[in-house]
Amino acid sequence: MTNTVLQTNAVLVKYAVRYSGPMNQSPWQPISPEKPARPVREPLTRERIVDAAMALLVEQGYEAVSMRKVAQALNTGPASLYAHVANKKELDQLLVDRAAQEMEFPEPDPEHWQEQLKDSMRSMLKVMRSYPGVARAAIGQIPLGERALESTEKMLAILKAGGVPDQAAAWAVDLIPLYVTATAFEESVQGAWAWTTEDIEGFVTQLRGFFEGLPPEKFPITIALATALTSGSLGDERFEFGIQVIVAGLASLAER
Amino acid sequence: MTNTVLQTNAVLVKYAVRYSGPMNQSPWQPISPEKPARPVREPLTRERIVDAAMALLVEQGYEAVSMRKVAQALNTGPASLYAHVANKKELDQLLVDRAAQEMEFPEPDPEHWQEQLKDSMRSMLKVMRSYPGVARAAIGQIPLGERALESTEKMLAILKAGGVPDQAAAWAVDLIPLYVTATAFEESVQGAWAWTTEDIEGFVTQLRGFFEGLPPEKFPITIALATALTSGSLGDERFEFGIQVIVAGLASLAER
DNA sequence: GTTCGTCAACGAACACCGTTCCATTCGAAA
DNA sequence: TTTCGAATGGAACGGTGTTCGTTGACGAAC
Repeated sequence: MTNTVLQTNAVLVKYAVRYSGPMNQSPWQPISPEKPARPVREPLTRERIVDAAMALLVEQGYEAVSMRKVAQALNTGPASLYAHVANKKELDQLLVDRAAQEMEFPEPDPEHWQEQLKDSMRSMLKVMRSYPGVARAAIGQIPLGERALESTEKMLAILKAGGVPDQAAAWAVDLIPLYVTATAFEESVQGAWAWTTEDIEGFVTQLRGFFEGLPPEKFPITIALATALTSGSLGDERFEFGIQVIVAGLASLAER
Repeated sequence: MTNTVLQTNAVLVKYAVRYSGPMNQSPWQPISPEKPARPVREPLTRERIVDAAMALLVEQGYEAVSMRKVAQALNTGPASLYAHVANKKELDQLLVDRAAQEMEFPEPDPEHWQEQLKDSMRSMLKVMRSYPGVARAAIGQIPLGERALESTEKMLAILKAGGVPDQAAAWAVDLIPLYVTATAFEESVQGAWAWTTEDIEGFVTQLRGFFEGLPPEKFPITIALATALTSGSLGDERFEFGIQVIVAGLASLAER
């Protein structure tokens, strides 16, 4: 307030630095009077931040989603994000919730609750695959976003329709996302989301070779099952097995 | 080779910097000829590195296990570790394998294979809990360390004794560690391993309150099951439910 | 006994990360 | 038109994993 001159100087210096070209001239040269013609860009919103983060997630995986890179994608600095998002963890939750929005859950039908549950899990995996890295953000966090809660509600409805006891149903809606998320995470780890079919086949072949080359006296069963251990990595067989086991296990607890 | 003088100068500067006291004297002062009397300490080994990392893991959780801190604990710099360990990820794998060493798997008994499988999973969780953070290191990596492979071999033996078909057994030894690791990871996230009983109770109470306060027209079942949804977080009930479901599911596939 | 080559050790630096401080700027209410 | 609170974003803080290049101890060769 009192030191207008100093403030003005500070501004001048700022502009000088901003406009110093590659020749690195003295900052005390006359400053171009043109203001930077401030780009009238739309204001930052939580929505736009999640959009940018999601784009980054899809294109480059979870590791690339940093506050800095999101800010950069929005032509701003990292500090600006904190006015709309509490921290990185909250941003992760928002990403998860946006993905949850796209998951589909059938209306409960007591006759077909097991297949409905499987379809739900397939839909969850499908969405998580289409946003590689979202599993990494989801793992180890209780899903409390609105969309995620709706998913919970719908799965509970299916389980109750199937006669699964309340307590079992409650724990099941913990177990089910845990399994799907862990599966998706396993796939997304180390950029596996960008692998081609050939990459996977090569990896599987190499892994099988590793198993088969183990010392036979110590690992007889592992060697014998080398093919079985490495199969099903390509398609969904492995995942289908998991949901089969879980749904059958839940069915054994159902009251009818 | 050709510029001996320059090299010597570089050395002098280095020493000058090294020995410049808090007064920050000129670097061109005469250099103390005393050598630092290099402490004759035992050489760095992979073993010692894993020891130090494990200690850090137990005392302060996974987040504290950084190359810097491990190096510091060994009175050296981070670069020294890279002569013995390829990178952080490999160190993580070594930690996982050391933990796997302590897991116990019963000798296969066809009569009690289901309970044996459950005991195996309980042992896995117990070990992962005693090394908080090891789950974080284990998740999303195929366990190829020697000890981890032995665990796989033993679980395969139990499953085969129970009459589980080969392919199912092979996938089961993927599913089982996935579930146990994910459970342990959920617990270890955000330092939950250091929570007191009161902390957990407080958190559960708060979470239940959150569920109960949801809009009743949108989340009727979630509200009705608020208590069930938040129970079992204290002891092992939740985990026991999971292994019950999985083992029952596997049993439904067994051939006898 | 002296020189030389090798290689583990490690200080310093690089390029990142999440987060915070605070000067500046802007838009809407007064 | 003035004022004032909210939004903005540059700079910095204290971390992270990793790499580079110098150092110095030690064993082998002369």
